[in-house]
Amino acid sequence: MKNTELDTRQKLIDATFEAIYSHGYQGASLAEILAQAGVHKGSMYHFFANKKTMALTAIEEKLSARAFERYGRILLQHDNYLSRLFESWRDTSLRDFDRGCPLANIVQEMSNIDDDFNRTMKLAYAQFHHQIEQVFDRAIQAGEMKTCDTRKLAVFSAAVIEGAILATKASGNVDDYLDAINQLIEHVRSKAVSSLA
Amino acid sequence: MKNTELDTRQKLIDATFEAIYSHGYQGASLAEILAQAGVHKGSMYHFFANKKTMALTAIEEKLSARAFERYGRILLQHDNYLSRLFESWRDTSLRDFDRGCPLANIVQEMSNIDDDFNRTMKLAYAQFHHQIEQVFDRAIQAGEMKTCDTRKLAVFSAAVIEGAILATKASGNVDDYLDAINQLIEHVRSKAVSSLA
DNA sequence: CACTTACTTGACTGATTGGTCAAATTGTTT
DNA sequence: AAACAATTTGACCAATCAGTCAAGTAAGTG
Repeated sequence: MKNTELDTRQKLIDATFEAIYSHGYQGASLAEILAQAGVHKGSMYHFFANKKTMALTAIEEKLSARAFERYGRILLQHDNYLSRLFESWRDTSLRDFDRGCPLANIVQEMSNIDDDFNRTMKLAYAQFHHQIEQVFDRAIQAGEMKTCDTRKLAVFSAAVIEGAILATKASGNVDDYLDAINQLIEHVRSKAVSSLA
Repeated sequence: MKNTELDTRQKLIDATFEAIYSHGYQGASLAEILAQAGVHKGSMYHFFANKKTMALTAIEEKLSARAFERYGRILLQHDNYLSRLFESWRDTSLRDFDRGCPLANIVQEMSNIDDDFNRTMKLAYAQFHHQIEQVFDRAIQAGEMKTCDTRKLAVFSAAVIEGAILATKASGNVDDYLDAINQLIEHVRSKAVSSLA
């Protein structure tokens, strides 16, 4: 029955991502994931070859969905790219500062440990700042900012965001995040000066 | 014999930090640490109560030593604070981009998992950007930059640095680090305008 | 030399790890 | 209803995990 198949697989994907987000890949035990998903071990090994491929699948699917929620939506609009971007950055309700950024967490933990993780996270991170770059490009097209090296600005923006989340994860003070983000926005605005306010 | 004591303890501290830096705390096995240090298990439990306290001790000692190497030395000088700071940031020879920043790694992995790690890393991260803040304060005293909110600027700087290291850890491209650092330096320089060049 | 403290050795434990597998069950097709 | 494939079940495995411990050796002190 197709329905059951998708249910079980999806439960595993969800539980796997949650477990990795909470405890890291190495700290995420199969037993915990299976209990959380309500799925038996043998059943899991029917859908996935091993823990690693299940984890990589979960990471790819979940991260691309999250990236779309945050940046893909902006690219579907037709105006106010910069202000929408800033608003998204400033929105702390979308963030879980205790657990941090899942993308950063997994890069930190796994990129230097396993080649397959390295490839996956390299791609995910590139997509992350590439989406920011695209928003900048559209903002330039729309006359919201003047021409500049949008790739470098996107790499910088991505770095500040990840670093700002880390700062708050370390300190427990959300103001550290907001302070850094506001300075980033100020920096990007200084690049935008010429046309619109 | 005191000499042996310090040797064994120091070997354990060194091996523990290296293992954690390479594989994370959860991925660092006691067996590997002991083999690397050339110390037997019972001997280790003579010096430390358990894996966790040994890890926390190693992290505290090693991180504060590293912080001094990078920023404490600048505070011992009496001029060119800003340029020394920028030089330190730009110096990629002191960095291991494969493994990333040990401070960031451990914060990411452990801050939301264990309260003792949380406390330790909170302190370590606070000391990190506090040292940058001190350099800014001294730069202001020395007339190298005009008065500003040095705490916010330090939090921002720390965020960019951690984010920049992460960017290169993800991409494998050192230019991502340098691009972000150069934009940070540019940002700090824009705050410094008024007196010296 | 005797006594005590500091340290080392290596075997051991119980729990947990990811992974395997044959048998049972369910759903689909003819 | 018979046959076939998809899925689930739960018992099982070897390896590894952090941690324990009693016995041994070495060193410092009176």
